[in-house]
Amino acid sequence: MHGDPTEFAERVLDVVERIPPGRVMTYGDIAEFLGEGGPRQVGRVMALWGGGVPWWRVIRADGSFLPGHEQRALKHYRAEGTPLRDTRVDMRLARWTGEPAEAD
DNA sequence: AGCTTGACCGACC
DNA sequence: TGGTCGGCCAAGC
Repeated sequence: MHGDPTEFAERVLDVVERIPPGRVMTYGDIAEFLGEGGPRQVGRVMALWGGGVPWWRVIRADGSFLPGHEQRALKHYRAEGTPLRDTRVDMRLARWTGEPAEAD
């Protein structure tokens, strides 16, 4: 097959749209969830077509905000009640692997 | 075909 | 907390 990058991109964007408010996924988590590509491929998709999805819910594994969009991201986190830890997202609490809502 | 770049990741110090 | 390093995989030149 051709391997249209847009098909992979659509899958990535679909997953991102399913991330519940107040939760986040890492680039690597998304790649692992899809079972294809890698963190860098997911990153490429977000860089090119991430403007139409909740991009602030996709962050690096260390919980740091997207460089260059820190203010905008922080605004969303505060509005969604995303667990924060100083200048980062508290991955221990906010990380979402794609499983159905856990009974917290 | 070789080298560089990128919204990455984990290990290590 | 932060910097470096090697590994990672696709795209561009």
